[in-house]
Amino acid sequence: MIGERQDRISGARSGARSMGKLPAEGTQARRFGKTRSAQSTALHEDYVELIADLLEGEGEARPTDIARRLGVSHATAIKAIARLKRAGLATARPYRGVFLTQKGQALAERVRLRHRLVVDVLRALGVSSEAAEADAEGIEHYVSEHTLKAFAQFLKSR
Amino acid sequence: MIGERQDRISGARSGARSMGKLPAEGTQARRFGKTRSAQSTALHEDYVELIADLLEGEGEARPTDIARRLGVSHATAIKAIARLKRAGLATARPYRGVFLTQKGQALAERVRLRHRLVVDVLRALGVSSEAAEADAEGIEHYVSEHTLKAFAQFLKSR
DNA sequence: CTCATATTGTAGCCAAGACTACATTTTGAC
DNA sequence: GTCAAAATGTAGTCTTGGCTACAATATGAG
Repeated sequence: MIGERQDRISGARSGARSMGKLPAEGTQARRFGKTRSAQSTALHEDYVELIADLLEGEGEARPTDIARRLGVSHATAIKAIARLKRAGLATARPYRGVFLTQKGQALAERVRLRHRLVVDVLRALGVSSEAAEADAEGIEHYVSEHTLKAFAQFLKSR
Repeated sequence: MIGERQDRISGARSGARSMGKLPAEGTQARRFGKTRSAQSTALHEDYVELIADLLEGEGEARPTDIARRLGVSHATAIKAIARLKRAGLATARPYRGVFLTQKGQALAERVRLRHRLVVDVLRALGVSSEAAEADAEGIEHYVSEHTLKAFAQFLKSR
């Protein structure tokens, strides 16, 4: 039973993700799809979070340190930083370190709160601090506002 | 205050991810890193999960249906299926649909259980079913075994 | 049995993320 | 003030995951 009916939809669904072209996201793509585009955001969030950490803790955020903390080569970090600049999240002058724009700082703040919330919830559920920290790093990028609110509520009332 | 001292560490950290070259993962790369390599796994899991769903519900899993459900072009789906084959998770004969290998079925089963567990926990925390389903799709790929156990425990004892 | 239509498949292009290798700047010791 | 070492930056290559456009194969009507 392979070839029988079909209900076109084909055409409709075109360009998405990358730049410009939005997903359209009106079809049957039930879940998924959102996750897709979120992927690229996750990296931005990781970098911004780390840069904020470094700026606060060390007073500066240098590509080499960023690379080391993220476990990637410095070249990779530098390219990522370039993307952050393009996204208007950070500024960086050659050999002068990386800084966050207002937008970047705002994102860092949001990410930080979210991270803490996720970790706290995991711990409240009985997950060890180490595992909570580790898992949160991956999970946090996919927690919606709605769920975040529920988390806060849960922590408050127990 | 950017240029002053420094405490090298540079070299050490090299090749990683793709194929072969393992991360080494011994340095300061605290969290992150794991998340990286997991990324590519997530897609495999999504496809396998969906293929299992289709096989069970429709009796067949055709590239076109897979593409539609995932909200991607059929070409993208076909390429992904090729990767699944390479990974030994699925088989597919031209114009004959896609099937899961034993390995693929095992993965599908694990993914399914995990998905359910994550959704149940989210709901238990007060997240609406819709949001729980949606968020779980992204979250589930980053929940470790340890955390999964904690989730099961939490659900049982409450 | 033919042929239009739908489904599959292939090819070519793109951006993101990573890497290695090599080039350029800075810094800090002399 | 020089100069080696460290930090930065640049170039080139790879894989993944997407897309569009075009080619090939099946199917189902008629």
